[in-house]
Amino acid sequence: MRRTHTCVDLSKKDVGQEVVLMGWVHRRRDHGGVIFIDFRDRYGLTQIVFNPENNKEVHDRAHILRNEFVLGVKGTVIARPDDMINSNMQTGEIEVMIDELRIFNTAVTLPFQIEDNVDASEATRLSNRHIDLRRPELQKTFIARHKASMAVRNYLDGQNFLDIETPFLTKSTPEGARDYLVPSRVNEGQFYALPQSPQIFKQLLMISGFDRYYQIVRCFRDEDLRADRQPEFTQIDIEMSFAGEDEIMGVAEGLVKKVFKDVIGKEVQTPINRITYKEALDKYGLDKPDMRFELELKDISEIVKTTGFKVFASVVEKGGLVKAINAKGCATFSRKEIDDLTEYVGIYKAKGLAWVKIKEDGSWQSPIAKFFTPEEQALIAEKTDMEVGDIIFFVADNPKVVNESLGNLRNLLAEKMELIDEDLFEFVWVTDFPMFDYDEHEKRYSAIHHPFTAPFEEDYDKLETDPLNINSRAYDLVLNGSEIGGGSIRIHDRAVQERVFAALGLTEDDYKEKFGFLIDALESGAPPHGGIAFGLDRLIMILCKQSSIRDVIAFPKTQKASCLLTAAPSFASTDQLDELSLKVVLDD
RNA sequence: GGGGGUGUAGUUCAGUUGGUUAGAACGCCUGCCUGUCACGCAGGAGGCCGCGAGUUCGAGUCUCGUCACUCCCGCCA
Repeated sequence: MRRTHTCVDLSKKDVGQEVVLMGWVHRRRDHGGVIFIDFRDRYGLTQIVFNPENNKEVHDRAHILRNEFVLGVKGTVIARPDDMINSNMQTGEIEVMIDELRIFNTAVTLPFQIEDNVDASEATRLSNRHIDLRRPELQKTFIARHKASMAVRNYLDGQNFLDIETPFLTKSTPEGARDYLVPSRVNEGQFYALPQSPQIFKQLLMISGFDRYYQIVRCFRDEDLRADRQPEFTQIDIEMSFAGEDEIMGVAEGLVKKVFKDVIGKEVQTPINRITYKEALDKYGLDKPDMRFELELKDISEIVKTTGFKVFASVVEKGGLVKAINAKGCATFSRKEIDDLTEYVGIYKAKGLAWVKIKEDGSWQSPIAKFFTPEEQALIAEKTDMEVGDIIFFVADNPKVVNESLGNLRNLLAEKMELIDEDLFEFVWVTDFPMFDYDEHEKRYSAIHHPFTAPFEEDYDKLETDPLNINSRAYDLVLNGSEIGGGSIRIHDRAVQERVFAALGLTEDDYKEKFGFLIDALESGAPPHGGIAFGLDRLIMILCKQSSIRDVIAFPKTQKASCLLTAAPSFASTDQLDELSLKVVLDD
């Protein structure tokens, strides 16, 4: 018996043909006499029929069929009478009358039904992922993922990029995320690290003269998980020589254009708008602004720095900010709703959430109204575009707290106010990131992007004197409020690289031990180069409108980084540990 | 490391003020049924109430601890 068609192929034009289908029993309807089965494979559903008048022996055997049995069936395609056409099914005009039945395998009762509207908990689904993955809805996601990968390869191949593999067993580096370590048996007591990204290797490939490199590659970071973060994830990794920001961003734009076109048939408008990091924070509070709606933040620090309202005035005096956001027409928010929003901004360390409702007569209803002079009220009203029926929220604190709390509040309000069109895909480039920030815990500067990112040339002098005021040649691509890609122009000059390491507080011995091979390579004839990496999982997640990255990874891990299907990780045997010269010491 | 949520039948859930034998739907099993497509009808099986202590005459319900899953903060160059 050999498969002739899939469960989506057959239609009226095939009536009369003898066909062989192979797949799973999706649902059965046994009438005692005639038996109907919705027969499923990767491609779709076809109704197959066992009729005693057609073939008694096969019909008798078909009584034992149950959900998820695996069958091969041979039969004749017949047209359904007009009143029995199922218009909900792609193959609803026909059915297959079965003459020959092969039962390849039976199936026990499954822990949950194979249906699109899942009602099993995620833990149950992950423990039975092979079954979960039978759901057509999930299969669609992985088909989309495949198409996206193909689009990436086709596009980059067309642009002369070479796919070159880089090692997974590599060197642990300081800076950045916690490494996954792999013990070396041959070198007792020594460890490899799994790559957080192929960053240094792709730079070395540029130095080798490969000019244009890409890879769809797994990366590993041992950090805590989130709805959009897994310990292993996939990057579309790209690097180009002799290219500046515009060329790299151009390639990136061509790439997303191709992916969106091929996978969901959407046209992405290019060039994609660019805003600076500073502008993003000013207007939206976050460095990954959701551009599907307006709802901009307004800085009223200048207006309130001399106000009688000490909470605002003293914050500005200490170098903080007071910013406002106008939720148009939301003066109807209840006390409870405002309390909930206050609690929400508390997550981001905001100590409070001041508010003003504009009453019908245009006056302020607000616990803080009495602190402001009419002139101040007028200036604030103008700045925030206050109108009757609006509610304006204020946060006063240091810039980080103000921006993070109001930026996230902005996203929450947009959702609550239903300002988000779920069919929109709004891209934006964020550029001119600061080079460093100050790590309070470690009492040193740390790189915002990574230590190989080039500063702007005019800022070189500040490396030793004023590192916090250097901007880097880094850029992030943001889609619907999610960072889906990021890259930079790299340092290709040994001296500059050493000055950046020094600014990060690394001693010469430190950076020579950890990055000596890179520094040496930089003086061996390194071309100017730069690149970008996309988070493929996140991109697919947004493309397929999924709320969790786990839904776009075939075998994902739980929040505690365990695999419920295989029960990894697990303890190693004493023999394994001995071979690796390892000893496990557990805390109490 | 911290905060929130969830955990009862195979699955999704209900379960009153602490009170007799813990329910429903779907699924499963048996029988009947020749045009269904969420087939129908009749009957049936199925429970470590996450786990462990405690309070109580009595705990699914209250207290404490613990585990798992999940969302978030920190963390993630």
